[in-house]
Amino acid sequence: MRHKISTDKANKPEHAQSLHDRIMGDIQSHIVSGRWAPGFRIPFETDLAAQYGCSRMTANKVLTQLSRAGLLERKRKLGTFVKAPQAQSAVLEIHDIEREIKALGLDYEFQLFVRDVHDATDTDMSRLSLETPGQVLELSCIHLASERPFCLEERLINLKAVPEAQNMDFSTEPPGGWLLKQVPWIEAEHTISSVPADCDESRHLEIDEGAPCLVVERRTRNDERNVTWARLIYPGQQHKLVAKFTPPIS
Amino acid sequence: MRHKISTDKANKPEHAQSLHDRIMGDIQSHIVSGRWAPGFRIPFETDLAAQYGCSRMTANKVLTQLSRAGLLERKRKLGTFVKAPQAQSAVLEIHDIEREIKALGLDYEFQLFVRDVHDATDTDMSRLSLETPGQVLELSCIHLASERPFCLEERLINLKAVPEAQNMDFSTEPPGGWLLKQVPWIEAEHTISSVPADCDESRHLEIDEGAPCLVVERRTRNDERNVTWARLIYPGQQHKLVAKFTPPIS
DNA sequence: AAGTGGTCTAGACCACGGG
DNA sequence: CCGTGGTCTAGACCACTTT
Repeated sequence: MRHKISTDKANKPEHAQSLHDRIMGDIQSHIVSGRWAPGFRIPFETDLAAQYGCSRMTANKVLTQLSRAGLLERKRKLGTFVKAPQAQSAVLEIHDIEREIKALGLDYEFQLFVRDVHDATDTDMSRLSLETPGQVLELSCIHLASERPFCLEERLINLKAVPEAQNMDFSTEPPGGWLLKQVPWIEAEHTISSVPADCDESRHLEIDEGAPCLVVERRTRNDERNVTWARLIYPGQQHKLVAKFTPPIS
Repeated sequence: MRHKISTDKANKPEHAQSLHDRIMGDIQSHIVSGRWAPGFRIPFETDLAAQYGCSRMTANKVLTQLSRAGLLERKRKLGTFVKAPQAQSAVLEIHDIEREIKALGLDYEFQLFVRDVHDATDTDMSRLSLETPGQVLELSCIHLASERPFCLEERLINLKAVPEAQNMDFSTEPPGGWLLKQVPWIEAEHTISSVPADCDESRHLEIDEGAPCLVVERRTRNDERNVTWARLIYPGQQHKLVAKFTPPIS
């Protein structure tokens, strides 16, 4: 805060990262971890500047970048707010199947087959990329579009990461949407392949056994914690995944 | 460049966009259009500042953001360079099939079946999203990994967008890699589905007719021009698409 | 009217790397 | 060494929106 000429800025030529990066990282961490939920009003530029002992410009650069990146939304006179999660992130978004179906003008319904809490098996641990044992919630359900099968879902939820899930019965609310609300910002890895429907799958999806299905497997991480694993099976020829791809700009 | 207090900066309260955005847009446009090819050394901060009549800070902010976005690479003392295209853009990248196969430790080879220049048919125009007629180059080839079929490719190239393609015979170089070099920065739309192999496909891919295949259809645009359409057919159970997904940060 | 973000400046100092 | 990027500042003025 002092005026200077020949001064104190770079007194730490050590491995310290820049102030910019520190502020940026702190804010991201607050958002990604959920401590600052969507809609939360984060500190004003001036407050951040005071808090970190930097000029307003430095805080402003961070907030500007984060708002261009879509994490924040800024409104004059009101402040800066955590933005809603990756809505339609234009990439290979986390499908909100309910919204997807409704966007097609169809009725949405879903049915839960399996809901079971148990200690993670080896398979569960590998699917969730867990290193230490723990309890998981296993779910199996089907999504229906106007009473026709749309997508079969198998899911594992790491109860260590999302303990609240244990109290949900998911008989009326599908797990995908609920999880998005609980854990807004995430990192995901999708694996897409094409397989023939097995006996169970063909029955549930009302297609022939052996018919091509699109399988999306997804691992989800939040703040370095594995949250959930899902396997979504779509009747192959009825469903297409669309992914857009633009140079990273603003 | 004048010193001021009570001054000329905001003399254009008009709808003019900010200087920052203008510089940013200009640079992006140079890169996306290919006028500044990968590796090109763009003007120094100080030169840009002089050219646009702004302070070095303003130019710096633009270059910093573009380098965080991955479009530019900056090296002290050397300058700022246009970065190589979206290498492994971690999303659903433009697959460079040759590199993909070599990364698996397999030999890469490819065979061209069809090479034909003709006026765009209705199908061609719809695949390329063309509005006006024109000539297209149609290709059909197969990619082999250690002499085993890996992926079947059908492709259309809009000769109005890439006239140089007419002189290429693509008997030794696959079109995908060549196009990436010609048209580095692009916008793409992928559609992924799962279909049963038809007669031709099963023969070329050496799988059973009706076996599930992963089909990736891609439309590619550059600078608002439709460049190419491709349909890649993978034997479904042998191939998986992986897409990562991180919150947009730096 | 007051408070917030939006933009810009003219400098300053440092770190790094090629010559 | 010296030129480049990397970071930061203390202020300035504007535009917008709520009160």
